[in-house]
Amino acid sequence: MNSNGEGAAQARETGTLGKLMVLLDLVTHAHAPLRFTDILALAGQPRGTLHRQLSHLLEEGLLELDGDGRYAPGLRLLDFAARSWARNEFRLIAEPHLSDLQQATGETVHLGVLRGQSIIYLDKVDGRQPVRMYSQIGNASPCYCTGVGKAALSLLPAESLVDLLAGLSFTSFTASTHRSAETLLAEIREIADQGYAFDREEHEAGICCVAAPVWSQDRTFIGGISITGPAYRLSMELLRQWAVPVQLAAGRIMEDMRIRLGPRR
Amino acid sequence: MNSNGEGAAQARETGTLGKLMVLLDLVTHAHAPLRFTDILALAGQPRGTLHRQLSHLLEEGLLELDGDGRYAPGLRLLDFAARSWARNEFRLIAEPHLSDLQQATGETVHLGVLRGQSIIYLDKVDGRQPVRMYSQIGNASPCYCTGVGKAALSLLPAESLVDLLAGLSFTSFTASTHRSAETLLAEIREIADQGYAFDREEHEAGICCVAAPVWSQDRTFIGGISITGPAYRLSMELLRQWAVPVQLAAGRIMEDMRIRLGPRR
DNA sequence: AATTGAGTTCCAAATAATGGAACACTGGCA
DNA sequence: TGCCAGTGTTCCATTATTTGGAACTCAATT
Repeated sequence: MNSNGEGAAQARETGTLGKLMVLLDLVTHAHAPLRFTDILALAGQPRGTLHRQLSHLLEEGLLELDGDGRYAPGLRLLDFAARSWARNEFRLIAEPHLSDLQQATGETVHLGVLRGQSIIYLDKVDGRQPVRMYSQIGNASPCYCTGVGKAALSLLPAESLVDLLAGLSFTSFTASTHRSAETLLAEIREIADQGYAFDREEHEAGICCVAAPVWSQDRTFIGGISITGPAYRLSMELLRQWAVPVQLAAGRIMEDMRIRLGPRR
Repeated sequence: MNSNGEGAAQARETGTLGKLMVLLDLVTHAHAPLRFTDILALAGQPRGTLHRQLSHLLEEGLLELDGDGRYAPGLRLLDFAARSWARNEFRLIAEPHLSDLQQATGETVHLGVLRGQSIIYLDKVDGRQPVRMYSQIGNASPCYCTGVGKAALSLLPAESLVDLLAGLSFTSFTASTHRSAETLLAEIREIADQGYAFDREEHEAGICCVAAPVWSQDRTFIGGISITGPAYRLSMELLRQWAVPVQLAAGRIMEDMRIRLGPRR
């Protein structure tokens, strides 16, 4: 669902809303605030139309105009997100288990869910240093080069998996990033067997992790948890050792969800 | 020039988008996921219309359907917010100064900006305990009962202030919450003179703070920073002492903005 | 089998969005 | 100064989307 590789068929059936969301995507994905003309070029729409659309987004607080008349993401988005996050049941249930895992290992622990082709990080419990909050939470990362992503993919039924893989476009973030659906699929099969996944510096050089899949009974959530850290500290041997506690924590989260959400949703 | 500024109710001129945002507001403000019928009652719209609107929001990922067919805030909101937050210039500039202030006092430090009648918290640097992230960030609080809020109001030109106060409705969160525009206005005048504001358990019992106003040259941002903590630990005497460091930190933030954003935006 | 409640689909009428063009504002630059 | 190019804003007939009432499905209850 991210702006990643959806080149061709992007015909969303959401009418006016869809067009506005494309604009929101443009502005929030930009590396700096955009001027009207920049957006005009990117969006490829008539000036008058674009102007009114942007006005509406401004008036709703979804976008803001900075001092130089450039368009930046609006703070209302923060407000929405804060509430969306605070009440998220999956996150609330997982939280204590993430903390336990962090205590046991001393490293950073993540919780993420699969949304479209991306992993969205729902929570993070950081090791030592005074957390730079939001640093990861809410971020969307590709599913094919993150531990949580590959763990999540291993939960998908064969058909959905093939469909999803077919739509992927592989960006080579590091030397070890997967470059094709074939190698990825092979690894995902392995992950499905063993019940845990590694990220061997596939998304970011020097960062690796071990992850385990987590899902809700009704499959509303398909995601995972991971222990992440610098490669120099986290040897493959150590990661392999941690596969067990990560899987145990994942199991406890799912058990808690069964209790809290009722057995037969 | 749209001179219809006296909107008694919320007659937003944002067409289709405005109607959809009302729905998003309903769902994100609810304490639990809402069923279709709940929203139907709250929104007061024809069934067919509401159904299509919700479908569009679902398809865009702004809302999600939980296992029981109830509507919950969508995770796409998190994705938008994460980017909006990460690139926010005001926050980036203020960040080191917030940390400094936290180091100097050992208490929690907040950064907030005024948006409409609310303060939206942009950042937080917490004292000791491993931060519960997002806990405050993104939250919208009333301007009339928070230190940052009152500090921000003290920056407004008289006319805007009167307009804003006229539109406020006062909720008594604690015994010391302002109950009328008159007493509030008196305090704001005082704050404007002295350059700092207190919150004496006005929003939450047992929590108080001292805050100083911060603004950007072009007045795009009007906000403040605060030192917050439990009343038993933060005596009025201590808060008064901290008024100076808070004002100094605020000054440094504004100086950095001048440097970074250029002198005459 | 009949009833109720919840959610979904349909389509003519009402409404809002579209897009081309004209209009303003600004800051060079000859 | 006057001209020009680049930017952003406004207008309005045309076009497409949204609206809303009603009919329909589905499942659980009586």
